[in-house]
Amino acid sequence: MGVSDDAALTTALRRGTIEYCVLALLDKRELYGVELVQQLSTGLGMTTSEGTMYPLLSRLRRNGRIATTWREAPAGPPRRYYTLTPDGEAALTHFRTEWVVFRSGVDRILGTEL
Amino acid sequence: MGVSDDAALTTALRRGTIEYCVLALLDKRELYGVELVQQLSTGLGMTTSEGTMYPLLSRLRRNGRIATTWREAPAGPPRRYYTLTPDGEAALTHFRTEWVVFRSGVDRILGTEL
DNA sequence: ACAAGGTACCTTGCGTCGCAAGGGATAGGC
DNA sequence: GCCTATCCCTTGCGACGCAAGGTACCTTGT
Repeated sequence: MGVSDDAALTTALRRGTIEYCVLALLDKRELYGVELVQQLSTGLGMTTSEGTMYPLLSRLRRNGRIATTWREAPAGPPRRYYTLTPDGEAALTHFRTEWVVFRSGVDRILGTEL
Repeated sequence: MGVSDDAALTTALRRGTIEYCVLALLDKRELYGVELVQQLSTGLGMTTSEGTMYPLLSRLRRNGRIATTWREAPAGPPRRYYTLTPDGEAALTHFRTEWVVFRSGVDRILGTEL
């Protein structure tokens, strides 16, 4: 990997945040896997792949933060839709405050506040 | 590890940012290893340990982003001081813009903007 | 009816990096 | 000569994002 590699740089940044971005998206409405990948990509800067998303969704399900239901699709194979559990909502709320603290700290150190 | 673990949560967040926080601190004045750990801890939310710092400093040195000089200490063993190289300054500048973009994206998804 | 293509789900193996734990070397106080 | 403090560094582990590859389902074209 080169010394200056934008992809790797943002990949490192995504660590620990993708998880909660997924929860935040599911807080608005239920979504299925491919849809989550698309929304994060076009949503800005959180471009990711299915190889990231599905293991992540499995973890969230295992931790009881999301629940799933299979639904027929208008066309194509069935889809597994995800929704937030109460635990998931609590985790999201908790993370929002953690994020703001962290962001402020980094901004102060980097001098990127404002 | 529990489902809600603040330490692990912020550990994940630190990934990819500690590196540039170190560069930002060295942009102000030269520092040695233990000093960097202390400043990051009291600087806010970026608490870390020597087990993180020294491998990190080795990487930065290997990548040509920082340079080092040994200095005698007023008391105790000698200290290895670090300074930014031109490459390090460029990397820091580049990261600041990456960070602002990333931060804005997360803020928009989480609804923590403002 | 069958092939081809598209959609959606999931798994395997790898690399990176923060961390806890442990180790060693130097200097000063007693 | 010890004991403590300071400072540097290494080893082993675990977590996770990702590329690559694989399977199953549905539709469409011929």
